[in-house]
Amino acid sequence: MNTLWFFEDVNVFGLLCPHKFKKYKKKHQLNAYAKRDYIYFTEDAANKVYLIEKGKVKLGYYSEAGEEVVKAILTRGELFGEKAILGQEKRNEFAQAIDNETKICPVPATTMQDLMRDNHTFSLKIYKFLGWRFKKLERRLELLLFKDTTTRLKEFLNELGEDYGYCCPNTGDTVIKHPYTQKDIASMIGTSRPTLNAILNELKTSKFLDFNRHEIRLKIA
Amino acid sequence: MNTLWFFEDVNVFGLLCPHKFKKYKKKHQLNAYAKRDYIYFTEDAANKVYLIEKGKVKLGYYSEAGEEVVKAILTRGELFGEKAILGQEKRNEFAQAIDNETKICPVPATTMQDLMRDNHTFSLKIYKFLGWRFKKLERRLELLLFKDTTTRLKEFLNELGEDYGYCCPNTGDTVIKHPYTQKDIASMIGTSRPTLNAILNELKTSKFLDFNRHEIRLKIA
DNA sequence: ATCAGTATGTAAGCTAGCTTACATTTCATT
DNA sequence: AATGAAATGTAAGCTAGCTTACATACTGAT
Repeated sequence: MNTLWFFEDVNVFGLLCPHKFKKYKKKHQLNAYAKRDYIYFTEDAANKVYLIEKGKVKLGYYSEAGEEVVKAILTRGELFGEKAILGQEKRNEFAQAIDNETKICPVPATTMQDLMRDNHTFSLKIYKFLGWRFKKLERRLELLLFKDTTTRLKEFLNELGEDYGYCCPNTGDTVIKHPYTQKDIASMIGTSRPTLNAILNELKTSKFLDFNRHEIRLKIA
Repeated sequence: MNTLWFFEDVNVFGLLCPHKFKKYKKKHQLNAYAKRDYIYFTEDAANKVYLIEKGKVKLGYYSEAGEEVVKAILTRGELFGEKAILGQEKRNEFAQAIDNETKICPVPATTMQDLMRDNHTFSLKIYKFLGWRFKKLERRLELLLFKDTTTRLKEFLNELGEDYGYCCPNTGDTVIKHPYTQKDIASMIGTSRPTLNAILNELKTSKFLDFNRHEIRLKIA
């Protein structure tokens, strides 16, 4: 099952389809970005949410030490910048296109709030979506508090498998074609790049998985 | 400044004052709890939010290893269980009274949602409140990722000072009378109890702070 | 006042994972 | 095809903070 497009039978993208919301239709637009373009940057005013129509978007920030910290990489159908709905004033992260021809649909936070007021069902679904993001964050904190790096990596890969994975018809392995570098993954699970690499190679040796630059293959147990 | 009662000029408690909301008035009630009573427990249905009218409430959960993990201890005027608004179905934490005569005002999540729909200003304030909780969680994650235990403790104490602290008129120190044990604090900043104790005593020796069971005194620089 | 339970103080020994440094491989661009 | 930049592979050495264990000090309840 692919959770990118659906969140508990909620297709957020479809929900915002301009055909369903006349009020919103007028303002509907699509912005195109090239690789490395920023959609927004830390400290920018946070007054829009964004839907990814095409391409991939990296969300992250820079630590005090100046290193890039990746929070997530999102793709088609996913929504980001949602904290603008919750009254965030300034972004505390950047959003950067990492594919050429990334197309993004911006929706003003006030529009979202209007839509939510006018449509009870819609508001409940957005609430659920926000709750889901909250839960993910809590889960991440918990993993960081109690689990060692290997466990966190496995957990991350399982989640990744749910989003990007498909079952290889020949072997039954879960094949994950993903947009992350090892540096990205290390940053997301809270470890150093060399440690991540070592663990990946240990897991390869122990036949838990196989990997190359572009895909990770979780072997069947 | 005391941020317990006010959140960016929002007195959440006052906002929900039954005099302002006729619809809500009918359902208004107060439940009393004794020390150690649970207001809710992990896996309970999440359909209410709660306002603390009197006393203190500990929020936490049990790790797989069975140890209690404290998320926060809240007092008068503070709201908890807010994830029910966001469509959470089951609690992933417990809420326990830690004072005798703790009084809690429960508000059904659906009532909150109704109030939010009917009153734009109110909804924006609740959004802001949720955004603030979100930000706190992100901040905690960031500290855990990048800062050592001493730094996390200092950060925690500064926040605590904003909530519970007052300035000692004689010395200018910030005096914090707080409800936490060292075990609680250790759990909140993600360290072990012995480590926390050692650091506290180091900070005492280095004249950064002074403490006893009931209060912590942050010395002026 | 006593006692049991809880909180705090302290130390020894161990290790996961960090940092640093460098080699090798792959990729994108000209 | 060349080349510079980025990603990946690997190893050595170090240390913050964990675990475990035990002593001491409070505190609330009877």
